[in-house]
Amino acid sequence: MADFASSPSCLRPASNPLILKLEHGAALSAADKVTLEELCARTREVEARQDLIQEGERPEVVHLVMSGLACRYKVLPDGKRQILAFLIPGDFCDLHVAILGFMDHSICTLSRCTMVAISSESIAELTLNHPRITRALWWATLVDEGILREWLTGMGQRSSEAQTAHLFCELLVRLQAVGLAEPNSCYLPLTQNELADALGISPVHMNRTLQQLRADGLITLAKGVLTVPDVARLQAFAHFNSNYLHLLRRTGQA
Amino acid sequence: MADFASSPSCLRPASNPLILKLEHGAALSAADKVTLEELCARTREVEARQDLIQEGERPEVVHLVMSGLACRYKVLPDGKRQILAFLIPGDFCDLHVAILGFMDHSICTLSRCTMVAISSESIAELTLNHPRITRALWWATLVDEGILREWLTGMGQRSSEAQTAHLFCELLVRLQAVGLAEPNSCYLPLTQNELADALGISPVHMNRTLQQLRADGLITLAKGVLTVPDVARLQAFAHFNSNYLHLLRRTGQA
DNA sequence: CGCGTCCTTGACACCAGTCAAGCGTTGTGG
DNA sequence: CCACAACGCTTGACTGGTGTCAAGGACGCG
Repeated sequence: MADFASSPSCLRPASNPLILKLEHGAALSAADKVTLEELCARTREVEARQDLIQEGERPEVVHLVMSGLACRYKVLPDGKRQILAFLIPGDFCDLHVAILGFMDHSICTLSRCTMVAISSESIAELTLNHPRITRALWWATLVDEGILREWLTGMGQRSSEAQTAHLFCELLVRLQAVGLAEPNSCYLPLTQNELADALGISPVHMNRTLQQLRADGLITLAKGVLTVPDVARLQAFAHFNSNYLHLLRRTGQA
Repeated sequence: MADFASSPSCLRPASNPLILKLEHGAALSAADKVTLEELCARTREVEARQDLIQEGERPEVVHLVMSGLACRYKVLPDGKRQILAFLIPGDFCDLHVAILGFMDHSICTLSRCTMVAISSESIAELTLNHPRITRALWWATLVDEGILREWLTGMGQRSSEAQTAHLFCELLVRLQAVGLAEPNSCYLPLTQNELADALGISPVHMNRTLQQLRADGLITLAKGVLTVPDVARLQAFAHFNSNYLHLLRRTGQA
């Protein structure tokens, strides 16, 4: 833990995760990369479990995750929470408010995060003068939509084991795409409660599902580290196919 | 049923549903509307239960629903189907393939449909020369994403009754937004099997859920017509809030 | 009239939620 | 240095919601 701040295993990227991510969606020029790099210059640290934006707000800036883990979520009147997405380094929190006006869900950090706030004017300038970047942002939005469709499919049709395995496959590939995962492990600081809220099952059932996956030798998850001894086997078990992530340059198998 | 072909109750709009829909997302000029109208000139009829596009394909044209009902869906290796979205008149089927390249899900008609095929070049021309239309298309894409988040929330956290009621509230508002629903009823040619595949429950349970809603006097659903005696009561029961549909000019309450 | 499709119903099993208790680890303060 | 609290993980017992199987009924269509 000596190099905590620089270790990829702690979701703190060595190079700019936004650029790494967008390069999976579009060809960027050297100038584009400089532009993006400048955009991410001013960072801010946020503690774990802090709300960044709440449902109904009209943020004037667009938030971007540079390190750490955050999530989208909704809370129902009865207090139940549904986690709608995990946001990893390189992910935008609220790019859509530029068009939609207000947030229809909330965002909070799950671990300590480094965030960048980008002004609406900067975004407007990008869309005017940087067509390749604009296209890459479009791509990122559409991939988010694809992930939502896959989550919906999992929640509706997969067993809790398969759904959980599928989520781990997805996170492993996404983290690898921004240089934040080893071939068969990644840092994943999620409580079983948070996982349960993402998968739409109870915490107790989440616990039992994880035990089943462990017993089958498919994963280990302890102290915030997910390890997958045999990635191909986990992917086969979950019927995972990374197509829906639409990565140009593939990082994982399947 | 004499005026079947022209009746709004059969999901056959009197005026252009695409324009009606997009006007909820952006201010369009008269010229914009002419442009959109011309885009929708050449229509094609498709029978019910026909696949329009299948997962993995790379369509060269973009499909748009002008009348009838279609859906997005995925099929798992074991044959289970998850319906990911209901497509009503004014909805695009595959606007995203222009950026993503291939479909990560399939589209099929649920009723007889009138479709428009728009060439990629036309879309490219729009994005170059018609900024207001481009912005409206962006808006439509982001609303689709918002709907997915709401469905995910319903599937994860709501009871089957509330989830079903919520879906009916949503469809009623969306159909009203394109002039295809009365204040408290709409044409909805869905089998219980299809509803079950959308909500992620078994057909038998879908049947019992509908009976419960009927017994509570919240809805009637028979012969392809959904009737909601008291819309406010159904919305209250489902905790429905139409914010996530991001309609500028509101059509329904709540 | 007969067939297919869809809706409905009952019986039954079981997966998954709830409640509740206990355990381990971490961090804090006396 | 130890006691204690807080938190997250684990476990058992029990209940109930939900899936499955199977049969029957209603309706439309050829």
